[in-house]
Amino acid sequence: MGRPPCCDKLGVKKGPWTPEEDIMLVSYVQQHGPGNWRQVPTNTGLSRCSKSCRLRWTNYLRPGIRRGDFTDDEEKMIIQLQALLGNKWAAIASYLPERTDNDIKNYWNTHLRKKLTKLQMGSEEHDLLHKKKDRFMSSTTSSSSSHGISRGQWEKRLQTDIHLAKQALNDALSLDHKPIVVPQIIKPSTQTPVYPSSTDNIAKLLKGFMKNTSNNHKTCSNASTRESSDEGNGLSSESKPCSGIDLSEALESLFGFDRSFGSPNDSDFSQSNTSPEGSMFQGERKEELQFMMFENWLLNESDGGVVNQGKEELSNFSFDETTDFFGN
DNA sequence: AATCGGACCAACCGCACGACA
DNA sequence: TTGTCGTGCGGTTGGTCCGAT
Repeated sequence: MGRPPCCDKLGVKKGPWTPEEDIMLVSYVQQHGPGNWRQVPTNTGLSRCSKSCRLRWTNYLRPGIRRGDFTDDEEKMIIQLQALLGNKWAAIASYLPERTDNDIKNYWNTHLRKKLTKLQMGSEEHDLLHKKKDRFMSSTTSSSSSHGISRGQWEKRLQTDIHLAKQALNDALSLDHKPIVVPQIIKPSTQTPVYPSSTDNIAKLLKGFMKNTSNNHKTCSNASTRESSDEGNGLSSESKPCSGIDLSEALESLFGFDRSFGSPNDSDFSQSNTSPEGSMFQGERKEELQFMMFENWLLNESDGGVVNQGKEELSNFSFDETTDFFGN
């Protein structure tokens, strides 16, 4: 047996992705859709392992990904779900369609685990206090009851725990009536794919690319990573062409603005904005208009995207239906 | 200003599994 | 039935950032 490596180890680039590589990958996925990752390195010319390409796409470039700080609601959900499901990050991520499993996993490992440990320490101290008190009480009354719990009691406690967990999850899911995708109903990974990159991701990608190409004779390292996670919505007024490369050229080469969005053959894009505005770009406001159009296109996509579809379906979903899921 | 150590996170690694020939 | 391929998943690593000293 022994599977061959997904690609030759020799000549495969590792480490952080450059904006150029991101753009190559995004434009390829836009044309062909995600999948058949083995062909991606050869077809794109990327010196990357197919697996690396897939990971980069799913964890970073994929549309609909939200990056940055987790909200309190998300945090609560993760905690509850982790308590219920364990380290099933993919399962947990399916409840938070805007987050990747990797993100959730990292957030858990870096923030929540510590937080919970602290809390647990606090409650353990509290318990310890109670136990000391109980021990004192039992020593003064009976001697048999302090040795653990009987099987019946354990089962009863387990049932209570399950009930509490269910209740907790229910609470978490109904936080602010925020609709949540339930995996039994919605499988984000199997949604009809749409391949415009997310507003944030591509904008930042381009931004990073512009910045880097402007200093491309200095260094071009991790521009797309940290920067992107710390900034808000990417398409800011900062996104102006840098010296050395014309933004419109980049957009045109990436998305074919002057032709229209997507080729006629590309059904994934046929639903996108194919307005004739593309040909209206003229003169000094061309770039600005392109950006606006680009932004609208992306926003429109995300409006009808996976997340909202999930929300809509979930709004028709009663949490009581999950009783089987929990084995009741 | 330099150094150090912890925090953070993108990316990698290896295993598992389903689909398919 | 078996082997291969494509992909998903969870754990881990390594690079970068940033605050403390």
